[in-house]
Amino acid sequence: MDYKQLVATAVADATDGQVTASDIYEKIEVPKTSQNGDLAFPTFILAKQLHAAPQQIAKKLVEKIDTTNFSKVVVVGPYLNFFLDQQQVAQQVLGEVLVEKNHYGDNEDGHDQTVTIDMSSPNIAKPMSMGHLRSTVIGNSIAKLLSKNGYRPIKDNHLGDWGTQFGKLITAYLKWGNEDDVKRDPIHYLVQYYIRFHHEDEQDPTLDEEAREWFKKLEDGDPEAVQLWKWFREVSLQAFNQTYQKLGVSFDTYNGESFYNDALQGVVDTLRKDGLLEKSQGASVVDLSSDNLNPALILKSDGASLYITRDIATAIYRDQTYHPVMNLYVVGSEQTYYFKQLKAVLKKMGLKSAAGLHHIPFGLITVNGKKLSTRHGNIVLLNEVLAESIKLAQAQIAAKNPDLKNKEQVAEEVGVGAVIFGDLKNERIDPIDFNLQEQLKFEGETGPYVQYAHARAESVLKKAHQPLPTKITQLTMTDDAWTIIKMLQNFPATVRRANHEFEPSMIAKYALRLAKAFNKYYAHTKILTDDDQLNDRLALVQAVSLVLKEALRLLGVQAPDEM
RNA sequence: GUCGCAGUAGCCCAGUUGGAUAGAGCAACGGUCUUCUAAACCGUGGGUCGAGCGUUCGAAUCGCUCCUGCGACACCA
Repeated sequence: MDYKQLVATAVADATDGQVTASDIYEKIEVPKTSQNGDLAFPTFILAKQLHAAPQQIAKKLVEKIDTTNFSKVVVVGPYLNFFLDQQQVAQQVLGEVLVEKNHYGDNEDGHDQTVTIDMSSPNIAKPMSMGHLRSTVIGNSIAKLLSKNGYRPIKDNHLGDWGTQFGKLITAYLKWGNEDDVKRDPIHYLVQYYIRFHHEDEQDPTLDEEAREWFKKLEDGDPEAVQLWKWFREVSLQAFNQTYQKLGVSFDTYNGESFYNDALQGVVDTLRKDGLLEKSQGASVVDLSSDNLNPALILKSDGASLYITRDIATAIYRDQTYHPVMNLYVVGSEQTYYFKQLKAVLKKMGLKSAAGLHHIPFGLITVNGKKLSTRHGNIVLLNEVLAESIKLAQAQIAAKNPDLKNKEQVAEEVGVGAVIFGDLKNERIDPIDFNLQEQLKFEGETGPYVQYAHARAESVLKKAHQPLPTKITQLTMTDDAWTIIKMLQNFPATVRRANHEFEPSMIAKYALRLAKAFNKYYAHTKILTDDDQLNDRLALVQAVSLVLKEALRLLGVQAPDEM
């Protein structure tokens, strides 16, 4: 039920058709305090048209308004404040949630159309940092939002598994490496070699020469080079998958950069054939002045391909394989300009899905205001942060709920949930200066806070020893309960908006507000009292539990029944 | 230098399409567990919404100028 529409129609009717309902609909707002009603219409916009002062208009309209759908309509200055029929709304909303359960808020906006998501994309032989966390959990949440909105997401982990750095890595491994070490802790040791390489090549320029040769061999299919590369890739992927498993994230494909090696020449040929490629300072570029952008560099002056060449091949592959309506890239905001160029080139090439290419940027992660860099050893390891968080969750459980079953599993769900939620609760674009203590908070506006509210709700439902209700009769309406009802009613709209804006933080904010409203209700209302209202209170609790769990699911966060 | 993003309480952030008295959390202080999990709840203090001008009946929100921070600006990804 669209209550805004109800108000808009009522107001439009009261103007005797002088104003259309759709004009009014857009201006209806939700008052900041519930004392001013559930929905309000400011009459300012009618002042010119009706040649009267807003206050006068409000007074006049309120006399003519049909109030059958509302409990009351009152005038406060220039505002028309509408109070909804609380029982009617409660019955409708709770009924809907309890019947639809975790499908409450689903819609068919996407019409089963496919959306590809370029996300996570760690580099082989390098550890996953907090930067990868961002791309991974934001992409994962967007995929879930897309599904809920009727799309078919394809999560593509565009691994950084090709490039000159593998020449360096092979060189370093052959010089200083040890097979057993790499087997024991692949990422750790491979990174050591890499860092050492960059340390020593400052003194010894022949190292770079050697690295270039090894990469050339790799490109030419030299068996030793290829075998090492494959091995690095495999052990790295195994290590990544352990982390992904912890995060509860999976992918539909892992088509890394190397996957497109064979397609690069075709990209260049096509660009040339279309007359898009031109020489500039020895390099081959696509002129983008018609898009008000700098030229896109496709081939270096030595003829080598660049990142964009690969990305064009990738976009074409996705276009032909999946026919996506949208092609999303969850990549840091520092690449915004680059993606404008990529999109412009693809448009010039006439790629169908180019119009649906969207860069979904997120803010840079820094530590003490400095950029992270594997090379300089300035890095926050994702695995370490997760481990710390889980450890803290274990300690909390030991202190607060020592008899809990599945302690280990719950600790992991809470610890990991805190990290994921902590990343998703703020707007994507906000830069984050990483602070471990800040990250490891379980109180206030955090993931565990929402999980805790859900666990409390589940605990009450369990102790009720009753079949779960599917509707209500006459819920005793307190301010706390009414706030919850309105919030539940809002969930489907929030799901739509979050998807439309590619903004998981809207779901996180919603979950926090609902959890807060529930905790308040829980503190003030005794739920398990055996009276004729018990069923209705349980219905409310059940609805809250369902929606909290669903909101957390959309963020990729678990909701344990006990914690 | 050019372009982009940002600036709201001591800290970290909300603030729908411009609307009524700018809100949470953390930190500080003070209350609430023999009763559904205190990872909670209730209360107190704390603001020239970076600065200025403009548009508007009305601006944290829109426009312009300036200040500050971060990022991107062809042979990295």
